[in-house]
Amino acid sequence: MATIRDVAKKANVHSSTVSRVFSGNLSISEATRERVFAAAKELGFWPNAIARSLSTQRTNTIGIVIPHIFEGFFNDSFFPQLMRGMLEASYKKGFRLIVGGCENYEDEIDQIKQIMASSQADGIIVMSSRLDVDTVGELQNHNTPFVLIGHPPSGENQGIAWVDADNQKATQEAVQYLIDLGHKKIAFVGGDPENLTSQEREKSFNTTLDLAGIPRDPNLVHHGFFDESGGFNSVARMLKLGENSPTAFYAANDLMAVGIIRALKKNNIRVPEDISVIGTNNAPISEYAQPAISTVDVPYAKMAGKAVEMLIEKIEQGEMSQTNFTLECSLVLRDSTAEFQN
Amino acid sequence: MATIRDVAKKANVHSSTVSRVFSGNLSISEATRERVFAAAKELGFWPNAIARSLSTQRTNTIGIVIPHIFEGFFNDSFFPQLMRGMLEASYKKGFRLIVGGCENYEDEIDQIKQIMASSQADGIIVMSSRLDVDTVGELQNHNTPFVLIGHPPSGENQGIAWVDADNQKATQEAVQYLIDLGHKKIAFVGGDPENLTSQEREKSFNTTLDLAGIPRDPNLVHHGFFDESGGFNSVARMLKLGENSPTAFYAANDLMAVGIIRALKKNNIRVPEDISVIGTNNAPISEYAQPAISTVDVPYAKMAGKAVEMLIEKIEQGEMSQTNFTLECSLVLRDSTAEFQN
DNA sequence: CTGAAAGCGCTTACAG
DNA sequence: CTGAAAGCGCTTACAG
Repeated sequence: MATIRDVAKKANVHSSTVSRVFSGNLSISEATRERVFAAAKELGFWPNAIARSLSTQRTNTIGIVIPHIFEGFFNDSFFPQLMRGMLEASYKKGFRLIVGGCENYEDEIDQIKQIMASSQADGIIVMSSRLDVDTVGELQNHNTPFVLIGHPPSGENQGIAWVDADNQKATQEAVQYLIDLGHKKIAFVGGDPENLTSQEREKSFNTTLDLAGIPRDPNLVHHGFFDESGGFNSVARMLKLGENSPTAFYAANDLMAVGIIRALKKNNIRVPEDISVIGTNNAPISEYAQPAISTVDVPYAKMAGKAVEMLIEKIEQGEMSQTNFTLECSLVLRDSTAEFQN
Repeated sequence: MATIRDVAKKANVHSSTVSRVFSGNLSISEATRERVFAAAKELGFWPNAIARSLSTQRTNTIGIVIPHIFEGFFNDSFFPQLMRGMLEASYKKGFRLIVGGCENYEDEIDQIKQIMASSQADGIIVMSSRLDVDTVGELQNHNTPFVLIGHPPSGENQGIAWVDADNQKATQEAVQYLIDLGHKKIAFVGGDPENLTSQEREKSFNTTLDLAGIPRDPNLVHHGFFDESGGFNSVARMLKLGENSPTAFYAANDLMAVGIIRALKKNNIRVPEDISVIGTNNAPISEYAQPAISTVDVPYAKMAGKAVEMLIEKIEQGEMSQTNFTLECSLVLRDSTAEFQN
């Protein structure tokens, strides 16, 4: 590849002049500029981004590490929409994404640190949903700014930047909706209990029951894998409860809701006539499932876009005008929920 | 951030020694190595990847530019699974992905060239499905190796590397399946007619009809947007055909199939009793739709993984042992197809 | 408006 | 096994 010096020689200027032309520096005479561009074109020259980065200490790149590589993670709307939001926002600002994989939670943190330490990105979006206070502290020891997507770890908020959905409110609305339909025995089907978002939702679930004066029943709480099997398995367990079995299910994602519905159908239980089911995420399948699933729309793309914008603000201005955002979810009512019939 | 020189000073060695330790160079005494690591740890040192890249002319990074940023593109299984395959394969080989967006086809090509010219990636995966021979030629003028995912442009194959699904065969099987069910009036609902994959499928569709001695009917060919509306609109048109209207639909993706089914239901036409529908991609919704949609499973993740492996082989060995691969699809039979009833 | 030079933080061929 | 030096391809403060 041609370098700045090759162009300089051909255009009869010093290499610093070529550099100035390509970095958009104004103090260049039109004549010189044209000569340089002509020479560059002839040689097929384009500035080497790596060399520029080394010199300017800026990569115009934002890092992320993908927490899971299994198929379902890319089929749920959660991750792809997050990705879309990040991509769109960074593209608009002239940034690119550098994305890495990982094998497990430990590795995820290692990879994040590595991207930070190796100066490959000007900032990082951290998607991990099970960060603890210590780990966040470690990340803060690096100079690389980062924004967390999801629930920040409890403990003192050490000035960590984050954007999250209002899971507390969303869960409350969903559960309250079931309560308003007359349901009292409501099952909570959550995912990984170490997942901070899951925890927040469960807490909100409990509080909503409390406020309605409905006693909590530990038998109606199930933690499973974030997919159809997770939902399916919860039903087997709950149906054994006899008269204490639930009349409504609240599921942590739509795939789990699909699993629940499937398991119920298998037991000749009708949805929503006999049992109501409400999901989370508003994934495409929730719309096409039979019955179409009532669910909570979580604005993942918007969250991710916001996180990127915050990060870029920090990178370019040195500071974020606001360090955290909570975005609203909305209840999407479809056909999987109905009034309780006794 | 600490540099190699800070570590050198603290460990009482020359910076080149520190460099050797961190690049895994063997000719370092155990004692020195330990001293260097200790000093590095104390200073929180990690090699600057940018500087290393400038020096070695290797970034251990693979570039891609995402052709579309609209929501549906991230909800279909096509793109997310492609992404998953690339991510998994590159992670395994110690590479990361650098991903950029674009606004339209022209911009897409520009962005690809820019990544190539600026040496930000050691190689690029090109996903564009409407590349022409000239554009490929331009890309080949750069030193950066690339692998095309999808159908290579027709014309002389100028040594371009690609991996594609066997769309010809997949379409043939799907259409032949409908023919075997007794259907003779089969509609082709394709996407963007400039999309090379679409073209290949349409060609195969026609050939299959020809071989079965079924006359082609141009009225039964529709090109629409790659989403529900695309499918939906095709039905409105085809139903006007009266006795020449189709008894079966072949759709270019599952979202279109869903749109077709929805439009048919709206017209009180039963699927599959009255009309059969077959989709493409085996997206999650195809499984959950009502009726569950018969479709063609295309191994996107595998294709993408293969492309990345080829690229890395080229980057590391200087050559690919094989420059193109065609992967098999498979017909997934579900409930949207049935025997033709007259 | 432009040139000459130092520097960004590494790697590596050359010596010893 | 280790050091000294040149080089990767840019940018930018300093002069003029």
